[in-house]
Amino acid sequence: MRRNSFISREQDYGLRITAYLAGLPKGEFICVPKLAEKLFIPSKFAARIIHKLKKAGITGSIRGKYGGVFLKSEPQNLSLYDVLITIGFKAKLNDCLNENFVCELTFGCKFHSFFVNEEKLLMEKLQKTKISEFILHEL
Amino acid sequence: MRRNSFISREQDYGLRITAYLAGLPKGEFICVPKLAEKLFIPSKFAARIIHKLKKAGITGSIRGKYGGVFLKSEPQNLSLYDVLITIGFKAKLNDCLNENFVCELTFGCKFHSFFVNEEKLLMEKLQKTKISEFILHEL
DNA sequence: CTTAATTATGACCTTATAGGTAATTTTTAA
DNA sequence: TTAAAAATTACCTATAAGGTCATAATTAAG
Repeated sequence: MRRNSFISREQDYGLRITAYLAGLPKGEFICVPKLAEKLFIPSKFAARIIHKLKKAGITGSIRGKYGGVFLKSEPQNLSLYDVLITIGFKAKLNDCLNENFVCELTFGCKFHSFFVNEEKLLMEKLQKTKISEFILHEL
Repeated sequence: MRRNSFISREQDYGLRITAYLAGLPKGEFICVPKLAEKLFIPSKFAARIIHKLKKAGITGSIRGKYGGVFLKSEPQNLSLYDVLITIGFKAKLNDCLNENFVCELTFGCKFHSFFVNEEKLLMEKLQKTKISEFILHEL
């Protein structure tokens, strides 16, 4: 199913995963298939997301049998923005905010600066907001 | 070219069009091909957008030869939100804000309310901001 | 009354990408 | 040696964005 939202399913899953891992007791870890099941994420898809988080140093892993993954960053220092960017977040409020965009409206389009401002507000909020505020605990 | 932004090209064009029409002297109108050229919008695409705006009562038109289109709403009462919605704006910050979305995370996901709040802030801003602030004048 | 220019309207086309799957390799505990 | 896990890469597919095309209806002007 193809959806249309500012953050993608994959990025949302990235948030879920980090929020869940942040709730594990220090030193504990969990294998990806279990994690995926608990968070209702297709297992292989979860593996790919975890891999991106690992490359960014957000999660760590223990390989081999009885291995698993855990959160490496401190939840109170890990922002939503950090996670989203790691999972490829590039969405802009308007296409004219993209770097390669060339606007033909030479005669004073004021929409651009409006969207620049709104986007800035949103990004600052995503940076200020930390995963520690969203820890997922099982029942 | 497929892009990824919160508002689509079509919706951005809708904003351009209303902002331009808002700058025409009272009583004047312009034909779609000319309008499209001035705003760098493919002519047929512009026609379709104009049609949507007309159905919503935002623009009016004069049919037949030497006809054209004009803004019917008062620019200071016409919000960005009004225009965007007319051009099919449905984007959500996160898919979990969509009506038909069923969240499997029964154990207290706090991301939902975070995105609800941010989206509300953004929508309120779009409603408060009027086309009159963005009038496009030619050089 | 014919022509040309315009709006009105709906069907259609193309391409990028989100979202997910599959397969294989490497690692390690038991 | 085996089983279960992470690592990695290639591949598949449905769909929406972005745009085109075709045709009908309308109207001013010669």
